[in-house]
Amino acid sequence: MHHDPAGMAPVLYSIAAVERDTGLSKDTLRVWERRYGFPRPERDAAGDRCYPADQVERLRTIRRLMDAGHRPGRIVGLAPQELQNLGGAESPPEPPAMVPAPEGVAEQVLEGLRAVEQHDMYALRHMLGQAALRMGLVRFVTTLVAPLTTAVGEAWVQGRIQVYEEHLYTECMTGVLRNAIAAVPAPAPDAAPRVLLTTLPQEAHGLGLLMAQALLALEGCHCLSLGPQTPIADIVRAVQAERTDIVALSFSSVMGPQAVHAGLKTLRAQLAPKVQVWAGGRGAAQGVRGLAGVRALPVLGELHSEVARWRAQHAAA
Amino acid sequence: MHHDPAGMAPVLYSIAAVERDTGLSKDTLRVWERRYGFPRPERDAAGDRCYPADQVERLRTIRRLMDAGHRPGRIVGLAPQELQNLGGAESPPEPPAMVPAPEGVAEQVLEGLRAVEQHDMYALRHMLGQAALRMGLVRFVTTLVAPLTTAVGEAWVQGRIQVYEEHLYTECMTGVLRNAIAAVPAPAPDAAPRVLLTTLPQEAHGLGLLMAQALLALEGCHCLSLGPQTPIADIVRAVQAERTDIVALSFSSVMGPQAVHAGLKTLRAQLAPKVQVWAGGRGAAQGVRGLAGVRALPVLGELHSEVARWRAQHAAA
DNA sequence: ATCCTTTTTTGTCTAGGACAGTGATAGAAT
DNA sequence: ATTCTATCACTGTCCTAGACAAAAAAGGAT
Repeated sequence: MHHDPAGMAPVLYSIAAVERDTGLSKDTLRVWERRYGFPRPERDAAGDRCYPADQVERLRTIRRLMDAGHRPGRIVGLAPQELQNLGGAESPPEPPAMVPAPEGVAEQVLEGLRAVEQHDMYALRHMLGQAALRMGLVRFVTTLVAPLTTAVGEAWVQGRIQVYEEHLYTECMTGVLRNAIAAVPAPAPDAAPRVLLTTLPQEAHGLGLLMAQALLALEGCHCLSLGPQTPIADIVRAVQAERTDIVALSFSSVMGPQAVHAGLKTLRAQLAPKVQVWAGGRGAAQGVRGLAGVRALPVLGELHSEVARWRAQHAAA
Repeated sequence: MHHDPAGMAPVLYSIAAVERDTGLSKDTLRVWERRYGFPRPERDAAGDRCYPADQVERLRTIRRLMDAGHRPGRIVGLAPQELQNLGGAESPPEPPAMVPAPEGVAEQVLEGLRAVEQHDMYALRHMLGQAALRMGLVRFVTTLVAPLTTAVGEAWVQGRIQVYEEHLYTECMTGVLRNAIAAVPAPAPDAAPRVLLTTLPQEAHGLGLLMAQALLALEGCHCLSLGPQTPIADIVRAVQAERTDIVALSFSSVMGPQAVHAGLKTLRAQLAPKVQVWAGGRGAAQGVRGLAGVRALPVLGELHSEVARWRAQHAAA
């Protein structure tokens, strides 16, 4: 497979390419080089940094470990092998407050995870389709899809699955969820509340959005999804134009807490007070701390009661 | 709407926030300020740039006009009103080589565009559903979806529709296409060719991918979509693991020709020669010029003959 | 253990300078 | 007039090296 006949020029990456592929900013890359002595890129004729593929690979590993809670100062200088050892070993810092899985759902999560690890998307799709029918959409989403997505994310952090396998999973699940959503009967034209779903520009992950949309649609809400990555100013415009009652945002753990906080604060400041802002996903709880007027919904199951609460509050009208 | 009682602190954006919301890099923002005197942000206590909302808005307008072909030096210094005038006026530089629309399809494109402009997604969805049934999937995709998507993109460039309206359109069309794809019967397990679909990390637009997938699925190909934005190294891994015959990539016009060229070159170099690389979308034709081993498919309709050609070549085995 | 204070760690920001690739423009040749 | 080509302006990205604030860790007191 490694068709790299000796003498072939090794693939080199510009600093911009490395930024894209690792998610580490150019500034960070330069400052690490200065402080920790890694990465140590070559230079081209113009004096620009050129990163060999293996250093990029190592950077991605480091990035993974950081997402798992490690700190840069301790791991950036480490040799590849030491990084390897660190990988599976320690640091599941938070056994997520998982929804109590009713029956043998935990096994199905494992089964799904196994299918992903063997990139057997047919099996996965089949299993999901069956489960959705048997469990009903609400329980399917809350007790199977959400934990499975979390599990896949963790498996990636631990290096047990490849990026492309996660992409395959996302793609497969997206199809299943969209199918399910399409099957939910359309709400009455004047249904309330009117909910706008999207993510901030830095958050590309869209599965959380679809899960929320499925549940909200089942609650009879008027769902309006913008898909992922809408600039804040445009969220505001959409809310005004569509007379939305609630803005629901999804945050995975890749978006840092401070970025979440800053984004939510800016958004909150530009919306009319009567418009509610709901933040869901792993990254949400940390980010909303100390933010008035934003409700954190770390668990999907709370959507039900939250919608009920909204309706109770607005029943007068 | 403008609930900004006098005396309330105006919303200010950090340079990172402006980068997010405008797509202009920090470097570019600083260099414009130095060279053209705009933007002219305030400074906070630490000396960091603080952009008022109106300057951010003006930057986004400038960004739009640049995508329409204007050059920064000529428009960055202009007053907001002058920018306004420039908007609708000139510069449709390229009437795209559109697929000859058979009957009254052009009217349907206009109808769809009108629905988007009025953000009437129910009407759009309804119209699309009808059209898909009546025209058949192949003609639906090639003569309606593709031109409509192009038209929506152009309307955005001209400032005739908001970003959030484009998001709504994308979301709606994604649903329709995914539905259609789900309805295509699954191919035989050993169907050939095996096609992997994705976009490079810089290309977030995923509609082109879905269009291609719909057509390829109809051709009986074995489709494997990774969704958008897969790092090159992971594309390579996926191809090897799945024994893929063809990699199909989609490029919108937002990705510059040089970026397309560089990305394709890197990818091509890492794949076995027998694996074909197909590049589709508006941005593709320019990018593949002078690149051996990459086939440009600027028009979706060519997919059919291209698959036939592949099968003819590989009929021996 | 819990809470408060100090110290490290870490990412982002700043300032100008340099440069290469693209596009415009002017002059020459057809 | 048109086409070709050489020159020049334009423009985005990268460079260095220093400063600083927010977050995390460590130390100390209750």
